[in-house]
Amino acid sequence: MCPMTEGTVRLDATAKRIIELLQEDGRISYAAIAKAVGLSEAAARARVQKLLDSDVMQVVAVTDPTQVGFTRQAMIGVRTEGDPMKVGDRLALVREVDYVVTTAGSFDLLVEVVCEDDPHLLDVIRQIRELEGVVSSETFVYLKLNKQHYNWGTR
Amino acid sequence: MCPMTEGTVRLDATAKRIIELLQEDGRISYAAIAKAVGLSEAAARARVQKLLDSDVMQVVAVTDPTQVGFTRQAMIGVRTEGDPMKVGDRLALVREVDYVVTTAGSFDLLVEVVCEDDPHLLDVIRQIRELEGVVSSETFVYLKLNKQHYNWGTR
DNA sequence: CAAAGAATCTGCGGTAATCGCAGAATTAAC
DNA sequence: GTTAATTCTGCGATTACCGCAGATTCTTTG
Repeated sequence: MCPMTEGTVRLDATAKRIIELLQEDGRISYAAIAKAVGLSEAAARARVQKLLDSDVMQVVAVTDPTQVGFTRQAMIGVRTEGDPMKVGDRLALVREVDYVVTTAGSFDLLVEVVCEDDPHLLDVIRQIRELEGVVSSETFVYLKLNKQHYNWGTR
Repeated sequence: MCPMTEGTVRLDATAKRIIELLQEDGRISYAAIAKAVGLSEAAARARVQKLLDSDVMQVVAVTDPTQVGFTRQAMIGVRTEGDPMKVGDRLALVREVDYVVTTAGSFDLLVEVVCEDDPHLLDVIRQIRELEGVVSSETFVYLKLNKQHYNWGTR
């Protein structure tokens, strides 16, 4: 439900290099990883598995939702009363919500939603505003996705 | 530089199912995909390759940046004058920027940045505000990542 | 410091997946 | 209806994956 939030794991240089390789190509073979980092194939495989098991990293397909039938995306800024984390965790349970962060600033939470069309988005917004602890919200409908990348390890 | 923005490709049910499988596990074997969608291994492999080549989908490792040495993340709302797309495309060139969307609402652009620390973030904000066409900006520093997922194909 | 314990690594054999290609089948274009 | 283009199947040859046994390194503890 909510991956990668618990205690920070210690990552050595090899682990970071492995992550970088998989950020460039999530389907690279274990053998290629092993050669690149100077380990045996079995060791490389074990390290990848450990990174996955500990939720430090996940390897997934990422798409532009508009190309897969979800034509309405939006970011919703939410102001809360009480504990923002609590509201955030509840928002995380909403199916259409794919991204929730607690922030400092004029919003307490930023929530990204993926919807099929405008009525669907409207319904999700209603759903969010009815949540206990939500004071107000502001919606930013996506017009164009200009950039999306995941390889900040490799710069 | 800027993937998945051009003309929408036609996706049939099989392509969608393949995407769903890879959203759950980016390292699933071609053989397993083939069995799941009822194609030969070679055909499944060709279709995955096509989806990757056409930038409909990318398979990548995704991490919580805070665990990999980038402790300061933020969303920056940007107001522009002139063509927001133009500014958005220029923002996409900034190294620390991993996500840019053009939006409707009180911001014209939403920009996510990944930084190593506060001074680094400060520098990136300065950099953004100096860009031609940027009128003002508002920064939302991330305190906690509550949810992050990529499998809206599978609901 | 020494010894026990835990974690991590290497090497390897059996199995399974990947790759590339030739030809068949299907779909699209005219 | 014919041509062209795309997509699929089948199948060797190659390569990668998996699990494990034993060696090595790192950590803990008396």
